[in-house]
Amino acid sequence: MAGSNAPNENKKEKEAVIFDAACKVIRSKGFHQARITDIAQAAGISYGLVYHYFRSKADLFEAIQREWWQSLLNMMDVSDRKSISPEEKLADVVHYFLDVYENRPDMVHIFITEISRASSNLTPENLEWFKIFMSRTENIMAEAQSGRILRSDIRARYLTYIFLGGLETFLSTMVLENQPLKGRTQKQRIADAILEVFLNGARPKP
Amino acid sequence: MAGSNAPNENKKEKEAVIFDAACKVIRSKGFHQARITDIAQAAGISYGLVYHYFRSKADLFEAIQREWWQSLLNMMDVSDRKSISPEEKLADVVHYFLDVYENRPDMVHIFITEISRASSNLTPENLEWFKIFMSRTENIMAEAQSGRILRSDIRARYLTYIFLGGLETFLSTMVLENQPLKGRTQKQRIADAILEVFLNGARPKP
Amino acid sequence: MAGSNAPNENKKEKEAVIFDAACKVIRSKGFHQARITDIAQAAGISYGLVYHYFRSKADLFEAIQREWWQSLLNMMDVSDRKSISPEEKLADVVHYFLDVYENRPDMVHIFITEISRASSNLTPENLEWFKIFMSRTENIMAEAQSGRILRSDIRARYLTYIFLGGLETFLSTMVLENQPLKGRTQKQRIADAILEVFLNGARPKP
Amino acid sequence: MAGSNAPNENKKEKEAVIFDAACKVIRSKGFHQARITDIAQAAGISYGLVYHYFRSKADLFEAIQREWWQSLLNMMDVSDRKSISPEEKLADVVHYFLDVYENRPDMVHIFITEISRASSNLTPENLEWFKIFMSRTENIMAEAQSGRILRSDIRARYLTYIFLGGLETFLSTMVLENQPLKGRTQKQRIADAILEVFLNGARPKP
DNA sequence: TATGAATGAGCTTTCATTCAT
DNA sequence: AATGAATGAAAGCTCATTCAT
Repeated sequence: MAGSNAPNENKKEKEAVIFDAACKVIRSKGFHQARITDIAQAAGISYGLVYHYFRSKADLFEAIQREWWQSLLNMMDVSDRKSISPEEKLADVVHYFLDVYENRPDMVHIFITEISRASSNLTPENLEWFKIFMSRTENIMAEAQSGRILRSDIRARYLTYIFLGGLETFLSTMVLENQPLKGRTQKQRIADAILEVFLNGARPKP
Repeated sequence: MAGSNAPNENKKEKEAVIFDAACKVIRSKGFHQARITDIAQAAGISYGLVYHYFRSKADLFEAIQREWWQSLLNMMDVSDRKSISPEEKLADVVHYFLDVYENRPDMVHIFITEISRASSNLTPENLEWFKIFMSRTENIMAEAQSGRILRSDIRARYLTYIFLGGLETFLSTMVLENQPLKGRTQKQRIADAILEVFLNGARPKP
Repeated sequence: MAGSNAPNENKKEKEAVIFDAACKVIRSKGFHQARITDIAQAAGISYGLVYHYFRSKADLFEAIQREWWQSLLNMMDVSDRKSISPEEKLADVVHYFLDVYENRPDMVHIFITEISRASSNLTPENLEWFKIFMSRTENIMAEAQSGRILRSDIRARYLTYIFLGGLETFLSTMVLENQPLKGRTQKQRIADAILEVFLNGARPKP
Repeated sequence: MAGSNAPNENKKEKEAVIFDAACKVIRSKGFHQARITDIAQAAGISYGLVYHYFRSKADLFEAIQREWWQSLLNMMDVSDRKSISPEEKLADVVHYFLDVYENRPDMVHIFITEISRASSNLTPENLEWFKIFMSRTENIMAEAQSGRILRSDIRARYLTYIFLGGLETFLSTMVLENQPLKGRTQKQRIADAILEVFLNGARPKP
């Protein structure tokens, strides 16, 4: 066994260092304002070295986006495979976002400010991920409508907007005000508020 | 008769032309990527002239933000003075956003992508406006809680997030997918969906 | 008689207003930093009007230089025609500069900072005036050497430099420190110091 | 052996190349007219590189001024430490200027046209250097007055003006007419003329 | 005469990217 | 792997000058 210093492993590690530094800088300055110099400085390396690991600044940003979407959709795959109820699937989504916010707040910040909104960053690839995520959430809504858990006189797509909107605005405000998530209890309370209001609000009329 | 060509009026008109051109360009490229050249071209003037009407690019962007916030808060003033119920006040907010989206979609787009989210654009002045808007919406929520229209076991601030979040995500998606608002009916349906789910979802338990 | 408002007189007056305003602005910012807008503002007119009276910014500056040199050389003509002694001619030069400094300090300032030194302003025409002035002063020196008033073992040209240098540095310091000339007595004292040191220092050995 | 190509040395060398190129360009066009492009071209590098070594155009100009004043005041320190007579100290000043003119005529040119006169370039720092230089020269004059070498009925400050004025006008004319200093003899002759006329002219009456 | 809107060349500065070492 | 010197395209802003009114 080559040990933890195998060349390939080193490479991955350094790549991760640059990746994290990039997230940190992009979070505070926005993608277009983040300079390679800033990222290199944050990573503690020379700026020339960034180009050994990433083809270009755009490439680095694409890697961040890809990482975000793959991780999110992977969670939805797992959630699907557990073949749980629609309510639990929605709860999984909410908890996933809150967990990532707790562990990698930069990623959520970038998603909120640079990926989910800024249309100037909308590469065709990114838009594709976006649509997939929306349509998978819409599927959960449709499933819930079939099971009479959610009212059917509002389009599944509209319900999707309302649900993700509440979640996003919560995150957005925490992100903009730099609020840390204080422990399990607060996370649970927020998750409950979002889920309860939505499920309650969209419950079919008896 | 002074006619419609009084010099001052001309000046205001040209300023508006540049303002609108700037909105259009900022909408499609984002603020930092919008070049003065683009704006001038969109306005059909030479770029030097932009500086006749606006001190700098930042000044132009500030003017757009100021216009947005003043118009929004003005609507809330009017809504307040009508001394209507909290539900009607929330309906006013929803309809205001949908109306602006119908008439000046660029403004809503910029609000969604550049003002409400991008923290790198957060001037202290802008943050101030933001807080005022949030706190005025929170007041409506508190008022509704007092009147037993909304449940009181969720903080007024959380209710604010959930409400504005749904609205924003609707707009955001329409904005990102360039969906036009097709007439009064669709606008009403969307408004109803947002309001009903929210009011229903946050109604006090009997 | 048309009175003081004859059109031509008006034109001359306005021209003089612009001229003086230009001197004031050029004095404080230097020629290249002086903007037409500044000059127009100082003159209390619109900037477009400057171009009715002067072909261009360079033209305006040339007018100022011409005015300076013509006035100076005119004084030397008068001094020559009085057929006075070389000492008196040198005294005339010193007093002329001090008088102009008292009445039109801007002109002296511009001469010191923009005309006599800055080689980047040296138009061929300006250089011509300069040489004429130098050579006429040199003539006075030569005349004084012939009359055994000044020593002959130092070239007349060198004496010219030393003489004008002392005068210029006096003016330069007053100009840079914005010292006003306080009355006849101070003017006389300065003139005496310059003249005495020079004449004494350059007196032939007995 | 590290050799002459140690990285730090290279850096200093390149910085010096840019510095000299800047002097050359500023000399011929004046500071405000000197473009970064000109300087880069004169230095044989791309203009982007200028910003690698100097923060800005103003920074580059400040470096030139600092170099000038530090070198000049350093000479005066050395001259003081030799504890020589006031006459010799004045001679040191004159020879210093003539030496620099011989070896680095650009520096003298810039001093004459851009530093010593142009009030639009007068940064507070520059003004401070200026005052120090003036007051140290004045000290020499006062010392000479105490020792009965110079007359005391003219203020030491006035004597300073007259002395530096002669020197400056010499240099100024050589500079403006691009006269090269032709060897030791001419330098000595000029120095003698300046010193002799001044010391003679300002000698106390017997 | 008088105004100031309009133009665009020209300049400084930034920064992604390349490449020699 | 790693550095940072070097390049130059690109963008913001200024301001002399023109011209319609």
